[in-house]
Amino acid sequence: MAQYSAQLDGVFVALADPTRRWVIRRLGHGPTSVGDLAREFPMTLPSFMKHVQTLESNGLIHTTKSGRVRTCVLNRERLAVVDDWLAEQRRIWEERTDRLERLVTDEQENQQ
Amino acid sequence: MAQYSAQLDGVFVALADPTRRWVIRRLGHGPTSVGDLAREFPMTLPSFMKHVQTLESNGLIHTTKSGRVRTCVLNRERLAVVDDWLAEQRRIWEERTDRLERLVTDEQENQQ
DNA sequence: GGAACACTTAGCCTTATGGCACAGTATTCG
DNA sequence: CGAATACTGTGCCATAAGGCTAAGTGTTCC
Repeated sequence: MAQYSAQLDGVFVALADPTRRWVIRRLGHGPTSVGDLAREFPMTLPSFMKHVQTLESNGLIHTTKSGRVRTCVLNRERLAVVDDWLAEQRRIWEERTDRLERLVTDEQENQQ
Repeated sequence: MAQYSAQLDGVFVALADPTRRWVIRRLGHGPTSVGDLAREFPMTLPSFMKHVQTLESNGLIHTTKSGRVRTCVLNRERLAVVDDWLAEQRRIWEERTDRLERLVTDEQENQQ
């Protein structure tokens, strides 16, 4: 659970920044070099690189360097942890809803 | 888009903290008072209140005060923005996959 | 009324975050 | 070889985040 939570934490922290979400969106269209990505954002390259590093260290993207160009690729699978978390939430809600429904049913039976 | 992004930003920022995610999970089981929630976390009440406020200001929970007790309720609908964002990502990926498939198909046709 | 309770407000502190400029390294091109 | 390119590394800065203590405020209970 602690480990799971740590993974989740990194992914959510990575997604908390609009620049980084935009990079993920952008990479959804296909692999792109750091330079090409950076040109779309109003910030310097070193600043942008920090975001790239955050995304990579949290497993949301993968990068490779060929010559002097570093190319970023989206790691789609990683976003599954968000899906899983949402699914778990829903499971909890539904359990509760079921309990409440049973409660109502039991009360009705008691009234008969 | 800017407005949408701002909403999204708040929700992801709120979810980036493990304490806050835990509160959401906890509230999935039903409404709970601030005090009852706080007792489950290794931090002081004022510190914990900040998290409650963050969650409320970003629309993830709703609170009401009755007497001296403030009760927190989960706002399930709010998490839909995360769902929507994930769905949009998938849409982008699928568009790309479709394009790649067409490309392969066209090449095969050209070879004939 | 007074004590206990459940927050709430205020102010402080430390660390993390996100930005910058500037200098350096490694490739590529003419 | 030398210039341009594409990062990369370093160090600095301002603000925000997340924690604390201490001192309120308003309710409830005896």
